[in-house]
Amino acid sequence: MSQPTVSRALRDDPKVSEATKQRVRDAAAALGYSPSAIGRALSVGRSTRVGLVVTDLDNQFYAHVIAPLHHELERLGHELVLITESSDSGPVAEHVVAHGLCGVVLATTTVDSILPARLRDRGVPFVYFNRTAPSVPADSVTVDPEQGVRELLADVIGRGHRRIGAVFGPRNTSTGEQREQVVRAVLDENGIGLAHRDVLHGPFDFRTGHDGMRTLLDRDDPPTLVLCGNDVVALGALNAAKEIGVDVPGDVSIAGFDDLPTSGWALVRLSTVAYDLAEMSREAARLLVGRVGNPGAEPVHAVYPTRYVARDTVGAPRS
Amino acid sequence: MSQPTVSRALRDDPKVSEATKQRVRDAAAALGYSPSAIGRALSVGRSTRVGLVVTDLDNQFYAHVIAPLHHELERLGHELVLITESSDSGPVAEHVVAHGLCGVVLATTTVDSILPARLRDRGVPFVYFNRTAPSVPADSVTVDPEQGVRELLADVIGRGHRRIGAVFGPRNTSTGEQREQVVRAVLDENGIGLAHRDVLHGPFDFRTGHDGMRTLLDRDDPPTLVLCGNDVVALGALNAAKEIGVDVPGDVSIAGFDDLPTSGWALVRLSTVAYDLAEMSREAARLLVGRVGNPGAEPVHAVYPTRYVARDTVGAPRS
DNA sequence: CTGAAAGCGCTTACAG
DNA sequence: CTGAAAGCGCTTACAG
Repeated sequence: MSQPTVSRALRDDPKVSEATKQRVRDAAAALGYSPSAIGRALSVGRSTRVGLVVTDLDNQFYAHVIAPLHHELERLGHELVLITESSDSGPVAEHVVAHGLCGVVLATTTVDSILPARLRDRGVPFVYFNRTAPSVPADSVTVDPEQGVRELLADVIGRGHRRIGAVFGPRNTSTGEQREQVVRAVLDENGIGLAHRDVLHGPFDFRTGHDGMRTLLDRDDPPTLVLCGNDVVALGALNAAKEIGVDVPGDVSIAGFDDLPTSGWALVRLSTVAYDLAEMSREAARLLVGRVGNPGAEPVHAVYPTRYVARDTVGAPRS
Repeated sequence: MSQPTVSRALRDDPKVSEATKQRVRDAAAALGYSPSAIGRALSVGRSTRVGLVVTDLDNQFYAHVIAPLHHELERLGHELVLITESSDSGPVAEHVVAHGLCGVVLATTTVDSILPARLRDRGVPFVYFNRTAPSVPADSVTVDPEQGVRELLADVIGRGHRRIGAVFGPRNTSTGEQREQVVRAVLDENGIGLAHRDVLHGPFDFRTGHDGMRTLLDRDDPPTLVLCGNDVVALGALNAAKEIGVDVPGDVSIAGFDDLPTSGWALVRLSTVAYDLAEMSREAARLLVGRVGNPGAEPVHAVYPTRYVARDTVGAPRS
């Protein structure tokens, strides 16, 4: 039995007879043999490993993308390797090709990142996840904030809030920018403006929300409601309010974006904009694996709808 | 310039002259060339990829081990790939060798798992993380619950609790067993027993704590304090109490184990047993990488101390 | 349907 | 200090 035959049999190549396939499989099982993925990778010129590029692995948000992403990749016969992007991002592209990853999902790309261009130049397939860098076209899976934000703001405005503050995400991310734009547009339609001093920006993390909330609440005349760039930020804001004894939503209302599991906790009950993050993660896996098999095709853009989930952190403003 | 010379130069082999090293490095930089890790892996017979084996990637606990583990592995020139262990665990060992991982950290091993034996038989280095399966010796990094539990129970008993309930972790994990034993031993020293009906068991997840708390609280005469197997369980318990309007610690006290960042939130303020989880994760990385380089050495067991962090979920029992 | 040959990109003795 | 040869475990034409 030659090596190529074994190889073909184990890959279920139709050119091998059923009889020998069976023999090979039996022998493999008996010997506990399974083909070396690395031998295969070297031979084929590409592995089945995909990288997830993030900046802060610590962030609760990513736990909720890693789990479904990993699961779907596994289903598709791929492995997940974690990559963190340092400020520079030069090394990342090289790292990816040096380690022979077959593709990567970009989950924390900034608008001005050079990583997408680097990957494109090196011919590494990738998909934008939750963010986009318009300069380099590629598959993407993102969220359309409009519907959810409209519903949220309808609730907010309906309850009488007029003095609205915000702790948005970073300015150099498509996600942060887009959410802010939609909020501004919808408020504008309702004749409500955001005072410059009531609008803060920062990374999508706990501290941003926490410190931002303190800043806003330290004022003599704080906003009656604070819109947060995402749930992790909102969680920071909520905790900051609690720390200084400010009642939510009695004294101030807070809203988030993402609807993480934590936001639904009885202890939290965050009013937020929801979408199907797990499904998005799976779609990213599918898109990427599809792309690897078909590099020439037009980029596809999967966009997920949002809806508002009213819980207990948005109430009427204190009159 | 021959291939071996380039190879040696890039690895900083002392047998290559500084002059050629420099030339090679310059050329590599100019060409954007970096050596293929997969070529190297095939040649050397081992990669620099280590696997983290867990059951539920969703669990908040693992987010806090993945981040430092990844970081330390990166520092040591290794990659992190995620592996989930299905019930069976047969495929895992094969997967690991098929994909040429140089080692794995086992973070959810049960006492009766066959995975350690499988890995040992196939010569794959591994380290037990936070759990241990005594049948197969290997490096381990674990926690010694005793000090923390003593401090916790001193507080609990000092406040007057006598009717104590518990939602411990799974019986088939060393971690769950050990914590339960220490609790029982210390209570015993104080002449306090755990009523059989007040002791529940289950996986270390939110639902276990949540449902366990409901069960305990549904009774006519519930315990005045509930000890939880870990923080995620305690978080479930805390939320269950909140859901049914039971005040913590007014009506019932709750304690955890792990001191996750969430437990310190103003919204949570969980009294819990703390230890250095991030450092443990880094140590696991170091141990494993060290083991790969020196398979013959005696197993080393890193044990981390615990201490009690009193916050707001343990109070006096209602009299 | 099966096998011999060549090659994927490295590294490791072995010469020189 | 440098290079030619062989091999790591696969796959892919190419014959038969």
